[in-house]
Amino acid sequence: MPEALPTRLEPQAIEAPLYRRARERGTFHLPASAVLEDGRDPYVIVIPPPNVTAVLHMGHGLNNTIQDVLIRWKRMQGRGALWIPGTDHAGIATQNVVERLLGEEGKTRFDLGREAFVERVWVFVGETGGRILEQLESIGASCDWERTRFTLDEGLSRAVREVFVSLYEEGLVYRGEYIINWCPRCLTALSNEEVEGTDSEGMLHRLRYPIPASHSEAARRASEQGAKALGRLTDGRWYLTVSTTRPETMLGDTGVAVHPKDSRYAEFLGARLLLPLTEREIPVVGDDWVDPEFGTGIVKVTPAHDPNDFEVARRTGLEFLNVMTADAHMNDAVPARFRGLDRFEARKAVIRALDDEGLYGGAEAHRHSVPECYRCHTVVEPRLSDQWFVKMKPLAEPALEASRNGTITFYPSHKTKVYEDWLENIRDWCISRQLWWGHRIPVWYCRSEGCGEVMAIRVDPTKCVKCGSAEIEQDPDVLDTWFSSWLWPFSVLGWPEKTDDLKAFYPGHTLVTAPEILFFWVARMIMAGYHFLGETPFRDVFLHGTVRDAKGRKMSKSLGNGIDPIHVVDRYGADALRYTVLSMCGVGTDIHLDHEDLDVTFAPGRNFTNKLWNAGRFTLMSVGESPVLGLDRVADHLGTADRWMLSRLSRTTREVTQALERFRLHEAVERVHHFFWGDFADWYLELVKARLRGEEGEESREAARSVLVHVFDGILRLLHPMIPFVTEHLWDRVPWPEGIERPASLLVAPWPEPRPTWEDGEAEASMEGVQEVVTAVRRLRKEYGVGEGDAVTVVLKGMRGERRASLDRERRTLDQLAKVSELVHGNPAAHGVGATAVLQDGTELFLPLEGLVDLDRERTRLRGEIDKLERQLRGAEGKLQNEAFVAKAPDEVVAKEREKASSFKDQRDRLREKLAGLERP
RNA sequence: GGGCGCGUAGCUCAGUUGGUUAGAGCGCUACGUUGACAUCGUAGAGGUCGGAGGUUCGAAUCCUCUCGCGCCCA
Repeated sequence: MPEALPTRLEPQAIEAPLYRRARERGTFHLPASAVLEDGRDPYVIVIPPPNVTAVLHMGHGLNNTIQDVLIRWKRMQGRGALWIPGTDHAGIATQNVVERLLGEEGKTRFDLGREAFVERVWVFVGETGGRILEQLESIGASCDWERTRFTLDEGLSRAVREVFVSLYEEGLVYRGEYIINWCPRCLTALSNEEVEGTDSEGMLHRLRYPIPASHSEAARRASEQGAKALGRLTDGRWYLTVSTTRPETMLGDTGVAVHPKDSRYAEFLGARLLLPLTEREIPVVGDDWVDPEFGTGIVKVTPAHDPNDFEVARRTGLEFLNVMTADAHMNDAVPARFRGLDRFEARKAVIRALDDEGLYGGAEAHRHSVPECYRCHTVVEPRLSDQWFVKMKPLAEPALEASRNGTITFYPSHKTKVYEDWLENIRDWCISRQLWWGHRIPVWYCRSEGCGEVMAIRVDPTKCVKCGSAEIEQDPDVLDTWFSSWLWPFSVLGWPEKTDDLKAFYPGHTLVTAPEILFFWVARMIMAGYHFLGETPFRDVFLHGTVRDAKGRKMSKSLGNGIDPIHVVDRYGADALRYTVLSMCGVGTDIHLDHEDLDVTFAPGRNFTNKLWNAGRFTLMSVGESPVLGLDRVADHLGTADRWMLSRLSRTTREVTQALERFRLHEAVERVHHFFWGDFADWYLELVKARLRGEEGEESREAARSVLVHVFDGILRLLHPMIPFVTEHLWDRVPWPEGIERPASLLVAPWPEPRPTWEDGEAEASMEGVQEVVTAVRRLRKEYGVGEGDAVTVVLKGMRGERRASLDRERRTLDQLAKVSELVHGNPAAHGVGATAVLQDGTELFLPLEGLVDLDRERTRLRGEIDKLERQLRGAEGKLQNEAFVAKAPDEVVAKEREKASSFKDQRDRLREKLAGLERP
């Protein structure tokens, strides 16, 4: 052994150098030629590009660990595994950050002007952007760093522009004046997806609009018919009641609507009301949208400040009156006393003013959803505004079909419905943002008198294409960041150029992301993939859970309940971090991590990696440096334990591979864990110790060395995708059997295949028999406090046949693992006082323990055992006495139940007998 | 209001198409420092699978209702 391994794993010492080595060797890089010329079968993942201003958090830790597991696994399977990293420019978020920095200098972006501001953002991004990608290296992400992309790169910007212009040419991008979601703080439009509804306790206010004298009689009749919306003011006038959660918008009302077939209000259709607080008259209109059953059946209509009212107004011809400024203050269209008031101030003022005139009908508590900006959580204001949109329906169709016909599979599968529902009810996408940081909309307007040409164009124009005027002006707005992200799976490959990369690596295979961005990103990528390349960008979509704290709260900066992955890596290593999150990564479940006790939180990973380390140390030390024989050369000398180990390895390999194929990562982890720790470390290593010391002959020693090396190699390969560092460090030191070519590194070592010829039911049964006896002996030894070093005799009564023979062959094993110095088949009665256990097959296992056994205690213990067996026996017999069960259940199930019943009965009878013996005076 | 998911050991979760003596990790108890590992070993305690009905020979698993949590969409 060149260097002694320390008894404790020191991840800090091994991880960074191994990562650097892999990068230097170019293991993570894959050129297009590997596919196009060498014929490698590609496997491609594009990273969900983190925000350029972001730092690594546990959500990224989880997301990228999963991707890395898949990539490393496929790489070992021989696929052309490519994982493309990059970042996105995050328009609003990044602009917000830089504006905040400017604010600290007492400046606004308007002080700098557009160009200087954007330059300032670039400087900021140059300093901090991409830091998160460097952080990803510390958790072992095996991305192809030569392909790192940024959504504002030249090539990707060209893709954005191409897409905008071609959709415009197809009529799928259009501009128009509609109600959009407006963030009064960010001062930009938002898409529907960028608005979060937050449930809150609000008030539903009742406002009274006086009815003109001409309709008093109609009001009276309606009131007598039970129309509760109508009432009389103290001065005798009739009024009608409308309800709203936003009273300030009444200043922008241009009408009142009822259902046209609502007989209560039929006579009011066409009437004109004087809108309180203003000098304006507004009409009563009829529209189907109004639900006569809801509330009073009369609604106020504010076309410029509510999406439904907007539609009503379009149908009924009501006017549009905008009463707010961009930052949500009341504008000049409202009476002077409200002008300049913030919307929430205006709300109070309007209520007060109405109340003064007796026109406020009170309010009631009302739970409703208040829309908030997903970036800054300011209440979003619906606003009538000129914006650019994408017509989504035609794009959605192939994306919907891809899910329905199974081209795309979602994990967990129930997300399929969420995806399809969204596409079925798709709404147009508002893509313009009133920001400076992002892809500028490639549209120029001709300002020349009487021309008005609108040019969406691939190359910057210098004059109007229609009239030739140089008085042209580019649209000031930029595009939604997602308008570049949705192209990510092919823009990173050079599209719209027809590149080799595109030919080699599109379409990709798996997308791993959080369910929160299913609509934002995943669905739109699929649409773009179909529309621009005619193919889905990936086949499998794995939506993992959210990382939460111990109380189930989302981790967030503001709550201070986050865990810094870098800190975790520093303390416990990337492997421990990865193992821990993977072991909790059930499909469709969130991950709970306690930020207040990292030692406990990451104990599973830390313990496991250290265990592997030590098992590796032992294996390496025991095997030593002399040449190891290939398995085929020791085939004749394999013992039961060897054959059992190889059998278990084969089965485990199959199970792990199947689990990975189904994205059941926690299951894959659990399987290897169980095999490595429960079978290999707990049993096999103990079993081979004596053999490795040569105590059972040279041939046995060589067989053990071969099996040890082979199985440990298998374990390292199975674990490598999950815990890449410790496995590689150990693998580098594993001696290699002569005549067998050693792979260049564990990273590219072939993924293990199940070996059916190794699967050996006989060896497994035999080992289980040994394990049962060992455990039973250990239990009795503990029970009666036999000293750890003290040998015992074991008397077995009633064991025969193959079981007896195979156990007899393993006498040495019993001695090694349970200090059994003598194994006797015979009658316990001849061995004096002792303790008894019964094996599953009814064999009585007796430990003569003269002087140690307390007979009272033994009797109590036996009674307990008997009770337990009685219960089990009753259960089994109950089934068997049920004729329907015997008649209808499959034969094998019945047979099994019979076996169980007889086993329980045997065991019970033995113990009863024993107890009776002890109770005799 | 519509849709989805979850409720299994003290905690976090497994449990595939209904048939297991219902599992794992952490925590807990007892014992243990004989050269892989105390970030460990050995043994153990701990669950009538949220509740009520139903289907079935058989239900943690399927159906209905119900209670409690969470998420998404309006």
